[in-house]
Amino acid sequence: MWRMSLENRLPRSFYERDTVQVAKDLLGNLVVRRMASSRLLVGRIVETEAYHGQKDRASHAFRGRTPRNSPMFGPGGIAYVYQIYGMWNCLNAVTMGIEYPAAVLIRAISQVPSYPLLQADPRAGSGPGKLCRALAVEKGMSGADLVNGDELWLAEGESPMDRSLLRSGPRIGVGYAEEWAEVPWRFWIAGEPSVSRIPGSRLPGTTRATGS
DNA sequence: CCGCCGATGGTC
DNA sequence: ACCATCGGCGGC
Repeated sequence: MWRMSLENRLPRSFYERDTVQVAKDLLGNLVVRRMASSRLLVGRIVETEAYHGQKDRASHAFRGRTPRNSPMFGPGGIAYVYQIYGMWNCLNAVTMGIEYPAAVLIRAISQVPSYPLLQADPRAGSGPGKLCRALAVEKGMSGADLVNGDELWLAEGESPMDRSLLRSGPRIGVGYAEEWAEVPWRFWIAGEPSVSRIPGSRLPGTTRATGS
């Protein structure tokens, strides 16, 4: 008999695969944050984006390795956390193997009963900046190991998600990336309220992504 | 409801 | 100078 355990961690082999596949497969799984007080904050992943390889113009790794993006060149299964616009952190899970720069941005989480987020607001977690605030994900966690760490990890969600609810579309906020701005590397679960709303379109050019 | 704009600071 | 963002505010 299977029961949900927040210690049922995603293994290294989960991350060391094609980033687009990992981005799809992360949907429905859990982000777990253990505070110094031992309090657990948990969110269910409902939206992701893939950033894959040195040729991806939208990726922070496009211009090569820098101090900030160096975790993207590390092994799969570590965190890459960066600050943007002076006030928000964004959480990524690094994918692929060492020296191959790639990661999945976690863009939205939904709340999990009995593990409340730091904000009571039902829209906490609706966006990459807000979910880091709601889970107290700090820049200092960049590079931390999600497979063996004790502050932040990803765990298997309860029951496999319904693949017919998987959707895909272009990534958000990467208009500078020329042809890479259009690849449908954003993935989400249809009907989840905390998924990003796209500026400028009512029912955008989204497609049903092909299942795993 | 939609779109614009300013906040705010690290990174290159 | 440029952002893998967000919320408030003003126009329709």
